Amino acid sequence: MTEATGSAITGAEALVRLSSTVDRVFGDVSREYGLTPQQARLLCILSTGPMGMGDLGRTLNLEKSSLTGLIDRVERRGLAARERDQRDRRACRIGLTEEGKRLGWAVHHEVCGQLERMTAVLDSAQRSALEAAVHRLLAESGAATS
Amino acid sequence: MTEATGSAITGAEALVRLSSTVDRVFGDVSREYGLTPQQARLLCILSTGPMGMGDLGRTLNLEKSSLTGLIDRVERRGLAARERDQRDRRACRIGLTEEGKRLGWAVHHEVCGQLERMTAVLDSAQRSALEAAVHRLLAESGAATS
DNA sequence: TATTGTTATACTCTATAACTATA
DNA sequence: TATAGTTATAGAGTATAACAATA
Repeated sequence: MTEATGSAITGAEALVRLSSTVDRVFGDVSREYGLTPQQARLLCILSTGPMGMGDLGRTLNLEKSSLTGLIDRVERRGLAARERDQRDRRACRIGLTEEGKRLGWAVHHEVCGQLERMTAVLDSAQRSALEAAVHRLLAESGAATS
Repeated sequence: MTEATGSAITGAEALVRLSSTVDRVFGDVSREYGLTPQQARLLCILSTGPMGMGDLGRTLNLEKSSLTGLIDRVERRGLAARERDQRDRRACRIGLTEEGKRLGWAVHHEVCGQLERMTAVLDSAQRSALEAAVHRLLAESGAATS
């Protein structure tokens, strides 16, 4: 996503670079807490409450078998637990354990803290412009809730 | 990174969501071209010319052994090639083959195209504000060249 | 029959530690 | 000794296809 001329990069390229930066922060923080980025992402999403596999797969953009494996691993580590849905006994809901909640909250807090410190270089007009633009983008692109 | 109340999200959360969206676009486009996201990322970075393993590892934020494996796989697929550095014969430089250049360019072009179309929902003031904020962020955070 | 989730299988991605070759 | 890169190993992440259980 670099470009050769040395002149200004496009808006799209800027978004890609920004995304790399965020991914790096998220990855580093996850590691600090002994989690892989995927596991941390899962915990952050489940922080707001239990979810079914279907929603979770759509949110994480994962095939169902990939999600099965991810849940297996966090469950084995005592961070989440499957619970059978009583109305539809094929389905299940995934909820966090106390330790899972603690870690999910900690990662979220630390990631947001680091990113807020990054955005501190923006003046308040720039920051609101960024937030407004992102809101607009997410609203229009049917962004998933994560 | 969801939030429960339905009210406005913070700037940091906006960045995280934006990053997820970009990652999804990048991943989907990579797949279209038969590449993994990591391979596509590598090809995009090498599009501007050959690089040494050291720089590449720092840019991709990978341990050297992880990079060895990634290069092995793209080399096996005929997309890149190692070339021994004549001045320091321990080192090598990685360059793209014609097919690698073609794919790297194609992914870059398609990703940027999709992102530009997404940002088309913004009016021009919002778009410039977003770009200005992102530029400012990248400038201050010592962003890597990818 | 259709849907939810798991199992089987095969790769890819990643890190740590030990190693080789060159400087 | 120090550095650039590889090899060995182990585990995590992912997808496809086939399957089981429930609807």
